[in-house]
Amino acid sequence: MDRRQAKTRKAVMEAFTNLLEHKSYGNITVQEIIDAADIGRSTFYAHFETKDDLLRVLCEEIFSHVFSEKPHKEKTHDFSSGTYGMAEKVTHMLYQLDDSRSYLRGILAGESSDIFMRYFREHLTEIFEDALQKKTKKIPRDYLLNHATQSFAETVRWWMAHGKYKPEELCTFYMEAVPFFAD
Amino acid sequence: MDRRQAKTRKAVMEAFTNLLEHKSYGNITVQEIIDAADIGRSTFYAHFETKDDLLRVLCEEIFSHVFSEKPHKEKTHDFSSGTYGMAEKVTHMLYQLDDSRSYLRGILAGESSDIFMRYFREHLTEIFEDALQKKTKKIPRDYLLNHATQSFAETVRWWMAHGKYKPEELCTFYMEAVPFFAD
DNA sequence: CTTGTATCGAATTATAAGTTCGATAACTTT
DNA sequence: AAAGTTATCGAACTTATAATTCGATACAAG
Repeated sequence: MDRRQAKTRKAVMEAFTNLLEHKSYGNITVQEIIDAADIGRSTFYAHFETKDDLLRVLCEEIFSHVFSEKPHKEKTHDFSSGTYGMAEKVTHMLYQLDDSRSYLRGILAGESSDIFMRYFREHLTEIFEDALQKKTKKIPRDYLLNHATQSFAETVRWWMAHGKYKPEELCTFYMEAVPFFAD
Repeated sequence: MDRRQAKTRKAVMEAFTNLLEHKSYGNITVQEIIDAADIGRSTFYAHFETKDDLLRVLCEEIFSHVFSEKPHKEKTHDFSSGTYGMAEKVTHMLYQLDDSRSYLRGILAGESSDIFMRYFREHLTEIFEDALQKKTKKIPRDYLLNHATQSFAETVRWWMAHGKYKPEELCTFYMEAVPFFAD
């Protein structure tokens, strides 16, 4: 890839995530991103179709870490054993999300958290489909899957807005609140 | 109240809810509301500070029904006994929400459902605070309250978007999924 | 060196929100 | 019924921001 393109792209992403640390997505204008990245207006639009497109790209970047299989260096867990239960998977995702904490707060604050949450849940649905109990007594599987993914996404939002807990703690909260996973 | 004001207000609310049956809140312009209500532009702004203010007013109207104490005429339950458990309260709310189904779909579809959901959860929090179990083993009460309200709001959103279930059925799903209420 | 591609940025277009104000019509009070 | 008050109308205006255009310039790669 052209060095210039890479440079521009990096500048935009850095400017964007920096801005997200101080204000919410909806209150950031394209002009601010352009100024912070120190690039020309048309250059921005040569890289990203719209402002929402930029957010989508950032989300995908975050997700590529969050849903990556390669183990993150957790302090208290050893995941090199090979078989992951749901608790381990959840903890892994939470560790990855913690790394993006500084700008996730800005994405999840206020109105436009919906954009992130929608993408997030799309990805989560794939993962959670297999993990849910096969037999659900009185509840449609459809409803339960929606409930489990939505609750996890909301757990993350709550975590980002509130005092700091460790990923392992959050995992416990979530697994207690949504006890519908197969062993 | 001045007949003219009442007329205008009614026209706006009807135009707005009608539009919400066909498209989502974010895609409705003030101009469309004005045209549909057949009123002057400045008249709209004499009644509502902003477009979001109009949505807020509509939400408050819906909530005043949903959270009303007066029993709705449910088909299968007799609520005249006096003591309501959580299941009864939940079913009652679901019946009231069902009445607003036609335009709730438009409010809850797409991006800006957040505005409704935020108001909704504020009201729900008050109600759910008392109903939750006093002792929660491993989970902060704060997290659990957030989980319970969010899950209820999300249950309603899911309901509005999916095939029709009866309020009693939805209540069962919710109580199964979030079993943290005191008896 | 030459050719293609990226960048710059000022000017422009598009869209929608919200404001202003004078004229007119509908209510209210005396 | 006349006088006074308030609501409505609506066109024109302001403001805000997103997104497009395009010619000039700078950089990269064969």
